[in-house]
Amino acid sequence: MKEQIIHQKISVAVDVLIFTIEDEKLKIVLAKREAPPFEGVFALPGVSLRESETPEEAAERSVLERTGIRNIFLEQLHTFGRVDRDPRSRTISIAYCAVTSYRRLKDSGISGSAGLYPVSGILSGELPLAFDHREMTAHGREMLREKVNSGGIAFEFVPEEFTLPQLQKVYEILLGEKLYKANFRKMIAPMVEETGNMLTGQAHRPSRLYRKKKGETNE
Amino acid sequence: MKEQIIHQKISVAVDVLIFTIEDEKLKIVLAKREAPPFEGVFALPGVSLRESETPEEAAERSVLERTGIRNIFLEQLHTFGRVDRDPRSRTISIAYCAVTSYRRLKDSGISGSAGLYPVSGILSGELPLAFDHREMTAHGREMLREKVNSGGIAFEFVPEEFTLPQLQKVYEILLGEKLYKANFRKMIAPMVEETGNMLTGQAHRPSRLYRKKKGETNE
DNA sequence: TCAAAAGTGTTCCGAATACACCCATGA
DNA sequence: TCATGGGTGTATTCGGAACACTTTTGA
Repeated sequence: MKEQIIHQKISVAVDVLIFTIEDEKLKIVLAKREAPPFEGVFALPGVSLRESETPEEAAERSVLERTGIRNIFLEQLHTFGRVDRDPRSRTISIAYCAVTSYRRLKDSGISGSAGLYPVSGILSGELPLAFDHREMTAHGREMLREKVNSGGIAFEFVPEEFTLPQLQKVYEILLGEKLYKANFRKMIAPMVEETGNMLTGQAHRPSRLYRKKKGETNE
Repeated sequence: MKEQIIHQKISVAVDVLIFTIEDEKLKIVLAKREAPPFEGVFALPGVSLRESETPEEAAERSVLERTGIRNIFLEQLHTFGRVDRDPRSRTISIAYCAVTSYRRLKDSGISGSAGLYPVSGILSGELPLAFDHREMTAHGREMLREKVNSGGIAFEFVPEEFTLPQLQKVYEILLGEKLYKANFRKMIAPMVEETGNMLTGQAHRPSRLYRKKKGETNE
């Protein structure tokens, strides 16, 4: 009852939104395109899906190429398939969200042409992107917001050891609102444990360092 | 810096989980495969993505073919891309969730070979499915559970006009737990409005009929 | 000694939980 | 008239919102 498996002329791409927080702003990794279409326009890191790899592996490869980072937090976002999204040929793109701490991104070193750009500028249209990458960014932004509370995605933005004020900042940036210190701490308490270390060198009382308590899902 | 756009030998399929509730059980539409691979095994309704259509349009087409239903509630679930998921050739599948009331499904008439089967039997392994369709079903089931509370997916399971006890049953089936009548009604009240009609003919007090109040997102 | 930010205890309020009861129908 | 499930008011509990306060450092 089904059509024959005639070979489709559809290409499959994998694009990755690599989120991080720098300078108290949510940013993503972009690279300027060096060839048409959209030559000179910023675009998300992406690769063409190989026959021998899964979409997730392709996403890892894309992250590795651009940032040198392995074992990054990665989650499938959505598959985008507008017919005219790529002017060259019919191409669908499986988009992934990745998250890393700014420290790790800086240590690995972003490869040459790539850089970090604020998400707000992309969504406002101030910084135009190639293809439907702005739409992808909007979806990714939304996914982060949803996952802050359920599932501790916030931990992916901070290093192994972090202070509670740092973590609270992450929540505030992702949610877009100021939180009450005392309440935030009560909420986060069951998910973290002290490392015993302190973060000194600030012009005020030092803060304790924590790590993510593993084993339990939240709540 | 990027590889040429050599043509990939990757096929793109679109599979749909058509959920409904019959006989107080969550069920989905399956059809027995009539050709290898997995000949004689049940599988989700699916189509091959055409060059000229979006994945969503393909999903709509798939639903229409199998059930005759148009304008069904449809949401992209996940893209599955295990390298060996299809023994014939490298194929990725964009999976969609659809939901409809049993009444509508019955009225449209499921086409010949297709039928309704309980999700529980699939997840338990009692009813084996072709390809990775069991994994898809598990994902879809999870998505429903998540969307019951945020975003009123429950309304998609009932007809235009429904009683609150009916709607409560949907919640209970999706969540897998019994709810308190009075509390459920308080929770649901801002989302519904009375139609003025009553459902009679039951061996007890008739229940009022409601419709989904539109305009507002939940909460 | 003072500014600045870390860190904590306590009150307040509203929403979810739980319970108790009344109502309308068919048989 | 009674069993059955529809429908509603009220007490209780729990968690988040909000506030007030103490602590510890560098300058």
